[in-house]
Amino acid sequence: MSRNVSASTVRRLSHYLRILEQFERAGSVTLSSEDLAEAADTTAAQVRKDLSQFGSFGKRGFGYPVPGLKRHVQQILGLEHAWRIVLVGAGRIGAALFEYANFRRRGFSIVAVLDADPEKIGTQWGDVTIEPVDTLADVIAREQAEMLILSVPNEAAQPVADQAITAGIHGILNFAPVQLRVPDGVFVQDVNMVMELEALSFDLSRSASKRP
Amino acid sequence: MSRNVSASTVRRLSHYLRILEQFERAGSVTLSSEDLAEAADTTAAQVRKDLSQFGSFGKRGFGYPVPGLKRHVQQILGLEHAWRIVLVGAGRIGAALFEYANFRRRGFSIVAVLDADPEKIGTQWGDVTIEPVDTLADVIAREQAEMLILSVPNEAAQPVADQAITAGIHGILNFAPVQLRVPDGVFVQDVNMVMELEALSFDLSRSASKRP
DNA sequence: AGGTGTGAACACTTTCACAGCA
DNA sequence: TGCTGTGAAAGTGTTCACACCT
Repeated sequence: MSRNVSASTVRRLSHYLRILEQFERAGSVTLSSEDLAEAADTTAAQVRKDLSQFGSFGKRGFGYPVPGLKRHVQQILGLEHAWRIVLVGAGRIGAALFEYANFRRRGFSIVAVLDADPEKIGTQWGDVTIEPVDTLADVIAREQAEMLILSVPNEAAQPVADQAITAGIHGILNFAPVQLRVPDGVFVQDVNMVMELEALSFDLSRSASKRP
Repeated sequence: MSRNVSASTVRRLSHYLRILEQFERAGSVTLSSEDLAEAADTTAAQVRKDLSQFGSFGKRGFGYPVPGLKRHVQQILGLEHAWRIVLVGAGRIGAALFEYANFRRRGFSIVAVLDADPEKIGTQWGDVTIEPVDTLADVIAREQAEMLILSVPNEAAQPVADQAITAGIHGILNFAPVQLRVPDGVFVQDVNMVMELEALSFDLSRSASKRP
């Protein structure tokens, strides 16, 4: 049970969890590292290495119990309780994220929405009302929020992040294509769709030049 | 000028490009690997290693010319021409992506939008009209599209991808949380926001248990 | 002098191969 | 017998340190 877990391992655990749920729905009671590997597009050795960092969940000769392993992975990822999230930026992307059913379904609840545009303040979105961004600290305290989703214009990203961190937020999902500066103990995940398209552009350009 | 370029290098190149544009706007003529590294939150050695894989763009003692390096990075990433993209799935996420100004601004044009819902067919979005998903092959041919953005329900992701690949698509930006199976020469970038939140959940859980 | 380009050292990740347990 | 758990080997990516050029 090691100290440092790599980002790739965490990504794969998340992937394993989705696959375990599929196997569970399909009625499987047990599965092997080989089964998991095939579904996750990796190798059996990789699956076993990943899991063995956190404990010994399988039985030699048998494989892993589906419901038991699922619970363990959830516990490893910290998914035993629902996370309370504040969303800042009620633009097009913010709206799509708010409606995104997979979040709530998987234990991520958006409990408040804030925006800088006075026109939007007071608008009702489902069961939340859009509040002014300058009440961020109060809202975080009131809702006991632990994470922040940032879908604001680039210039606003760092100042809003700073306020949220001061108010006690430790995790940020950042959609602004800027490099946020945060203190130790605060975690940022960037979602940068232009970067993804540029990676595709790179791959396509190279493969096109290799094959006439 | 090497054969295999790592995914991390490509991500960083994309990041460097954004920083070069900032320096250009600020009027800088030249910058050092140190400058780039600081802005990109990496090391000067990393920057030089990344760039040197593709050529020798700097002058010893001077640094790199901002406009020249920018052009080189664009060329490396295959960004000299605008990419033509078909978007399938006109739901909430599809709408947000269609409106996302950074795509067009950076040379990624969404030239057609398709959906399975008969209610949506014929709806005008900006300068495109939503077309039925079963005309995908025709639309790809007509528009000479090279990439696909997939924002469809999970069950539809693989079948739509298959049709697009048959019609000549080689790059897919996939928002469905499923593992797409694609042949060699086809590239997929996954955007999985639940996975990002689960990574934050993992980090927060561990850091919380380490500090009372 | 000053900063690039790069081989060599180091660190980290993945794969291999097999001992050991159900 | 069958499949896990894991050291050891191989492979990749990052950092160091310095020769070299402007």
